[in-house]
Amino acid sequence: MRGLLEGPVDVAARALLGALLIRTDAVGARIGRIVEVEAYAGEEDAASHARFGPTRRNRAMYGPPGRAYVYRVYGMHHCLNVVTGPPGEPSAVLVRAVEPVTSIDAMRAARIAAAVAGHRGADPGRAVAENGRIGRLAASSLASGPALVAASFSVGMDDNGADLCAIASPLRLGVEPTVRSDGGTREAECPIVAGPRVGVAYATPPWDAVAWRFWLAGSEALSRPRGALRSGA
DNA sequence: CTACCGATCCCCT
DNA sequence: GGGGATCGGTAGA
Repeated sequence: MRGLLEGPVDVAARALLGALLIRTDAVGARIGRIVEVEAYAGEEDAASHARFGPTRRNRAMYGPPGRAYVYRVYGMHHCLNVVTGPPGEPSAVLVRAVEPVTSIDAMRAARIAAAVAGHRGADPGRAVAENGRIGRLAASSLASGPALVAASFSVGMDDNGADLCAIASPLRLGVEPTVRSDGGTREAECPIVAGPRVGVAYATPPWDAVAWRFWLAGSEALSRPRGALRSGA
């Protein structure tokens, strides 16, 4: 897996589709399948957090490939990236959506915990409300967005810089068998589709429109379109 | 179905 | 002091 992450970031992003995201902690072991990602290149990418050079926040992006780059967004959510490229080159892949595979209940519990923690003040009714709302969600919707992936897998700033390719890591990547029991391949049933990245209107051309968002066609766990464009899915 | 809005806070140019 | 690699609720067509 780490070898696949050393090359160009768009190639690494495609390689991460279908890979497993694995969390092992007290809440419960969880496994999901990555179905949607976005590639962010180096300092030349006007949409990347590295566009102004190294800062405190983006430090992990400059590290070796296979590490996690976690950041907080909008004051309340977290997003998980997989660092790619050689050390010193700040490219990364944002994990935008994951299809739950095992331990759906643990993912729900993590979602509820994140939702409650994200709100100010102790409100007893909040936990009850979130429990009911999230309990009703379809499994395919639990991690269908970058902040939802982080919440479902209990990803926080503690995971920033963690090695996602170490077998002993509590948060890591895995590879799913590509050959099914009937002899077919998963690639054959899930072609990759490319489209523009989401939420990067602040970037200057051509970086605001480059088709570096990749997803597995037909997946039910893809992120929901907000306001604008959606194609091919 | 689409569109807008508020929440919330750390980071930075 | 401005704004964001988001989400969920609400209003209206």
